[in-house]
Amino acid sequence: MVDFINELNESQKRAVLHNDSASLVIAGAGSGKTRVLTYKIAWLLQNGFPAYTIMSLTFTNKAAREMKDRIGKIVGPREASRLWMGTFHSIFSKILRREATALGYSSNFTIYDSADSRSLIKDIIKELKLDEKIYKASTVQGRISSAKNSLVTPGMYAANKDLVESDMFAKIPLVRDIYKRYATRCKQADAMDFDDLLLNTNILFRDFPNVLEKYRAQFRFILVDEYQDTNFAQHLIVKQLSGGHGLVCAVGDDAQSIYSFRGANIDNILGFKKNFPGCQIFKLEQNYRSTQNIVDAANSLIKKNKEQIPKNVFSEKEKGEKIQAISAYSDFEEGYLVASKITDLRMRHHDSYNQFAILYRTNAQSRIMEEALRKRNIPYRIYGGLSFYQRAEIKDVVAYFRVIINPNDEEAIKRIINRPARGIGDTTINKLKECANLNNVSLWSVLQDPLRFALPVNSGTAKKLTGFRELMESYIEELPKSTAYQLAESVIKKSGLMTEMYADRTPENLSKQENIQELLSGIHEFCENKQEEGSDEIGLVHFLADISLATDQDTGNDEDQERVTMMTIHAAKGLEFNNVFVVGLEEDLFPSQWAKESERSLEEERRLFYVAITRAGVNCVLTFAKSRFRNGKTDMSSPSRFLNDIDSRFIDLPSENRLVDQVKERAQSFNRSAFGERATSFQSKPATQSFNASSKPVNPFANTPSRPAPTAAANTSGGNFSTHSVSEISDGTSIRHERFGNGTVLSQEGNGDEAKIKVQFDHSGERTLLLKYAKFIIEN
DNA sequence: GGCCGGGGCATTTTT
DNA sequence: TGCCCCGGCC
Repeated sequence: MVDFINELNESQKRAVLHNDSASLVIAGAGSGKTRVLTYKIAWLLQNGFPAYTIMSLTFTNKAAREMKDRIGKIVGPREASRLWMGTFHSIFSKILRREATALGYSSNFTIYDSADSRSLIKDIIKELKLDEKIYKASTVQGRISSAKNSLVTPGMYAANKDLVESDMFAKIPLVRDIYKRYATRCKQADAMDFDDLLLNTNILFRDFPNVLEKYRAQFRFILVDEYQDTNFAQHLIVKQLSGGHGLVCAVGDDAQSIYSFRGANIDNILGFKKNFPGCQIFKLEQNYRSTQNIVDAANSLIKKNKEQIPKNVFSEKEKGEKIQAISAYSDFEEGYLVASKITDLRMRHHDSYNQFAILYRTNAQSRIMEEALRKRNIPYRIYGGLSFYQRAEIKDVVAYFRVIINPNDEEAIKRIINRPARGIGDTTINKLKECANLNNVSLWSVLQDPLRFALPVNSGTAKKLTGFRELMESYIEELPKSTAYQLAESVIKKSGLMTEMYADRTPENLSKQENIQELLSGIHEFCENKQEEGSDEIGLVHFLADISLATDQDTGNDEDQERVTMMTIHAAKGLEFNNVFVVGLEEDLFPSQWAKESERSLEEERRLFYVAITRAGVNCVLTFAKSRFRNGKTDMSSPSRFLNDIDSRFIDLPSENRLVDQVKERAQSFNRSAFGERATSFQSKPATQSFNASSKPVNPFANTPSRPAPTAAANTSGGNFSTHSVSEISDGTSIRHERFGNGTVLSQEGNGDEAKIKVQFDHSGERTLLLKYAKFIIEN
């Protein structure tokens, strides 16, 4: 057993070892929170809590995966894989699939993503003949979402005076009707949206005490990370589930609560003690990440907020440099200054580009930074924007998958019924929808028997609809017989999507082909992984369940290339860099113009700034521009009030004099038009592959390093990865696996088709492979 | 039924 | 400015 306990400081140790009542661990920025969580789980595992009795809830899938890996290193990956670790949504979707029938869903229910729900809401607004300018789908979606997050069902919504009044006031009194209809339609489609996963879990636990009892008995210890960003629905789930024993460990930092705009409630952490009797509070206050100056600066900033849990975050690292605030004449110059500063700091400290981050409040700010870095040949990677699964061509294919698994999935049918074009246009689709609504059945039911539901279409259209139905039915028939990969291939080929994509070689089509190839190779990998692990869950159902919630922030592990990171501050939560640039510190941008309505939202902006600063280990640079091009016009802006919130002992603000000098000095050479021209000519050049993060396909699947598509691999890698028999291998044999890299065989078990080997990989941990499928090279 | 162009509109986002 | 959506036209 690893003596990991002694790697902890005193307060970390206390937090890890307290396990006989609820606890709240207030973890200051950079205080080793993940280490505490990891070791606590390892400790529990080694002290009488079997893995399947521990539930550990994280904020993102990526966080769950990383923590599982770390725990696997201590207790072994097999043990770690039995933990119930994941996001609220993924863990409870698993439970809901098991218990679906109790709630009137099937276990293969679809999960609607936010685009699906918005599109459905839009449909409903149209159906109700409401003015779409007044009833904006996104606004209505937001209201419904926050209702669900507060566990308000449609019935409760209509009966709630405050909500109804607030809707009246906002001149959208019929939200309650939309909500009601939305819920009915989701149910009919056998679909849950993201919020439903939490709402329905609560309903399940409320209405089926025996089910609640079952899970209470199973989960004897519950850990929740990032508690400051949980909403009411999540909080109540934790409370319900831990009702029997109260062994909950919540970890978080109220100073880093930045997601209230999507329902997170900071009161969950502020009032935690009240909700969990006997709760012990632990504070992790030593920051191991940043210099004293950065920690002090951040502390002085957050002190301006009223509501918070008192704590004293400190650093014992070197004193460090002051935070530097830089004034720029324009947003263009801001970019230039940041780029110069990066070059400059890199020369002085020999830091890798990976140790640099540019953080901004809004994604729109990334473009100008991008241009500036490109001019200086500084490699970068932009996070955010369209994720792999949001690309149209991927959504199309996935929509086919969804219909195959759940033909009642209305949103998916709407998406693919005429893609590729089969002559089924809006008119027909509207007739279909009307007919389905009239009869209270799904679109698919109407498609199956148009005559019975008296669908008013002519024979030509009827024929086209039948064609579509038969296509889908043929896939449904294939479903039980095929692996996800086989079926996916068949979908892409037989549906005509492929033909359409290869019709001509426009750049758009080429990129689509690339993405589809990437999807296919991801599915292939999914199947191979499962097979090698000896699992037979390789059907499309399993693949779809796997990806429905993996919307992916985890863009592959290609850390191989050094790049500057560019992302929003929200996306930077939990990360750290030696050098951090926070750009656009201007009134109405940061703090955002929307945040000024209430003290509460202004405090959240301040916490956001706190998160930004505390990402920095050594150097923190803040920039602001006097003029900025925004929403199609140039606006003058004044420096952010937040700059004055930092104690002047810890920050170098540009003096007015220097500011004037700067303006004079650079005004001619860096005025907008000069930059504008050069920027244009630059853009017309094709983007260099290595600098263009977004054009490089990344494998969004699985936890394994990405690799070329299977077809390509066969051609380029020489094809010498192959399967091997038991006789070729003994303990200690060195192998090189197609995906996991180099490793050593630890042991063997089983015979024939069941023969497996356990391998310790240098970079991929310990894995069990099924010899029948595993492809590798024997090295000695 | 599909394509093009003009008008309106611009946070943060993971699930 | 750039994207999205709708309406008009082919």
